Amino acid sequence: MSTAPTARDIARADMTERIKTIARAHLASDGPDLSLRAVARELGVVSSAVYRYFASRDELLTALIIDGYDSMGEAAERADAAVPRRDLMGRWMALGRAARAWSRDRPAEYALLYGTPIPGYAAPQDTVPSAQRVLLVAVGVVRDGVEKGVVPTPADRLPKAVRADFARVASYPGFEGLPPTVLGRLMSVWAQLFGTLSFELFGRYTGAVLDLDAFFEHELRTMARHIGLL
Amino acid sequence: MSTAPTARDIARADMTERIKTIARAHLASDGPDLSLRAVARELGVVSSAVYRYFASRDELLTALIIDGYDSMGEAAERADAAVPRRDLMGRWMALGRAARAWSRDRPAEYALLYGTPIPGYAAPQDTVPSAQRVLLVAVGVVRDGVEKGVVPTPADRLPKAVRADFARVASYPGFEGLPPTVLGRLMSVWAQLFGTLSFELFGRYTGAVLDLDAFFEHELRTMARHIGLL
DNA sequence: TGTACATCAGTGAACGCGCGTTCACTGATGTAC
DNA sequence: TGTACATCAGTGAACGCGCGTTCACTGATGTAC
Repeated sequence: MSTAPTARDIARADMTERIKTIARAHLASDGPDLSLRAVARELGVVSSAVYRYFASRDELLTALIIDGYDSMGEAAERADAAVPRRDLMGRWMALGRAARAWSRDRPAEYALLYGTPIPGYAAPQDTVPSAQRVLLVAVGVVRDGVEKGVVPTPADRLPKAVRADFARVASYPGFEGLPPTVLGRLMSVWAQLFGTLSFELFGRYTGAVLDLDAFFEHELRTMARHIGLL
Repeated sequence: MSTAPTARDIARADMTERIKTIARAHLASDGPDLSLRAVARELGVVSSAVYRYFASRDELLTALIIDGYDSMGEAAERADAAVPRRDLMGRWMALGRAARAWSRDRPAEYALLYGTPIPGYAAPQDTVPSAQRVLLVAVGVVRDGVEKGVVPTPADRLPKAVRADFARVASYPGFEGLPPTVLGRLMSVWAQLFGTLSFELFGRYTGAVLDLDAFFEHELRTMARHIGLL
């Protein structure tokens, strides 16, 4: 079964990539209402040809979404891996900066992942693992901190229902061993991180924050302090 | 000039409202790509008739956006006003809850205001005052706290550029007198608030947080603690 | 190694829709004398 | 109070576009014997 790829296989993989690349460019210029016909036009191919590669517009969107999550996740993973394991604060800052850099480089893809959901489109289950990758990098940093005794387990008073939710999440693969209060703080900070990114990318800081780089660094430190990394 | 409104004036105001109401319903069911023709159809009127009331689709969108900001702002103002002035924590919680309730009642409008910007549409300057209303409610609470000596001015170390930005914002009308470090904390918390709302409304907590009400209350308290209201 | 058949990529036409905006028009409402 | 004229709401047709998806087809590539 695993024979060498034929010329057709190679051409197919190549074409699939080209479709996605052009589609990404169209997301950037025309917004989230991706047009298959426009993609085909730019590919120099008749619109029905695209159906050899994606069964529908939604399937193409799903591929773009999964790619997007994986790409951001990988960027964060690489940033984290480049810092010595024990430098937890350095790892947190690196992953935050990576997430921001990735998003600023591809605002349209960021919007696809973290902005308004596309009406009538429901992301299938297979996007979930990719979507979790960035978060799992942060979980890794925090968990290392807890294990090494650097990150304290705060005595936050959690309402029963909230504690139960946190405890359940802390039993999911990749989250094991995170104390509920620590996980809770990470979740707060996570909303803050993407809230800040959305505010920046969607233009909510225009006129208020001029030095966005410095501001984001400051926000990242604030978040680190809240999780106990600083 | 300010004579009694004629029958025509009344009909015009009524029709304008009806257009906006139907448009809001369409935002909810079909997403942010509002169709003038669909609105006209539902109004039982030929599509060109809408142009008597709005010069273009963008102008209608702008009206919806301004209305949305005003509506959310007013909800927050009223919630705040219903709590005794000196109960700062109560006021904060009330405004947070009001923002969430408003958003959950009209997720499509929330997305219009805080989600992915519409491609090709640039919000004109006259949306700004309305957009600021919710935030100004929070600023009011925090400033009262500072004036009464209840909210401490933290000694956060701010990078020069960041401090300069905060100081400038603190000179804008409505923000006067907020110490830069306090404003900075409010801005952090603000991103967290809308990050949380977006996560909830855009479905990012599904499978993780079951009791969203309890979770949000907990988040609001976390934020209050960070601003020094608790 | 050569041939016959199956697989697959891409074509081109069509189906059945949708859209925003303009324009000349009719008929009703409002205003000035 | 009554009439003449101006304003405005809504019509209907048209312009010039766009879209996703299906289907029968040609011609090239791959596979089994």
